[in-house]
Amino acid sequence: MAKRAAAKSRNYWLFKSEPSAFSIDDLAAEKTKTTFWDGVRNYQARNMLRDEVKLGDRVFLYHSNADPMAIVGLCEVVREGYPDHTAFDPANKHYDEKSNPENPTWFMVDIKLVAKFDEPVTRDQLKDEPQLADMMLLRRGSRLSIQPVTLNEYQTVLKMAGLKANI
DNA sequence: GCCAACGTTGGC
DNA sequence: GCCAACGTTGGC
Repeated sequence: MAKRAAAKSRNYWLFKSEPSAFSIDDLAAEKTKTTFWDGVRNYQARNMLRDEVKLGDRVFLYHSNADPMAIVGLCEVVREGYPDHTAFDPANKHYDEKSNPENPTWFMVDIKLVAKFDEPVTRDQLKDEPQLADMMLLRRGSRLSIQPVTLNEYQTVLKMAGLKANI
């Protein structure tokens, strides 16, 4: 009688961006509240975008090199990994001659804004929260721009943002 | 502005 | 394959 079909497990991530390059307000201004997450040029991050970030996964948006540095909102993955075409365009800032459409090096996903936090959850707040002691974002020297987030970290941050933990 | 921590590059 | 030099990230 037990249901054997395991519920598809959703995964949780954190994407970093410098708001001067792309901010949550830029995303909110998009008509569809959707953007492709281009420009990731790190192999470890690439592997996650290509292989692990799945439709329906939740994504925190984090503003680095910002005032304040903070998690500023929540997004949902609406398209899974596909080639990052900005790598093919010599005029693009993220152009990479090693990548081409026949054999792409770099990948991206599409994310859609679910909620911009009324109040950003600042880095200082994150550091003060014992539940987040092991969070990758807070480890010194952690420069990965795509990071996995645990379920507990996800729920803790949502709570800090004043949102229900099951959104 | 400083600098630690990384990742990448290239000489050997 | 090693490793020094260099460039970048990103918090402080």
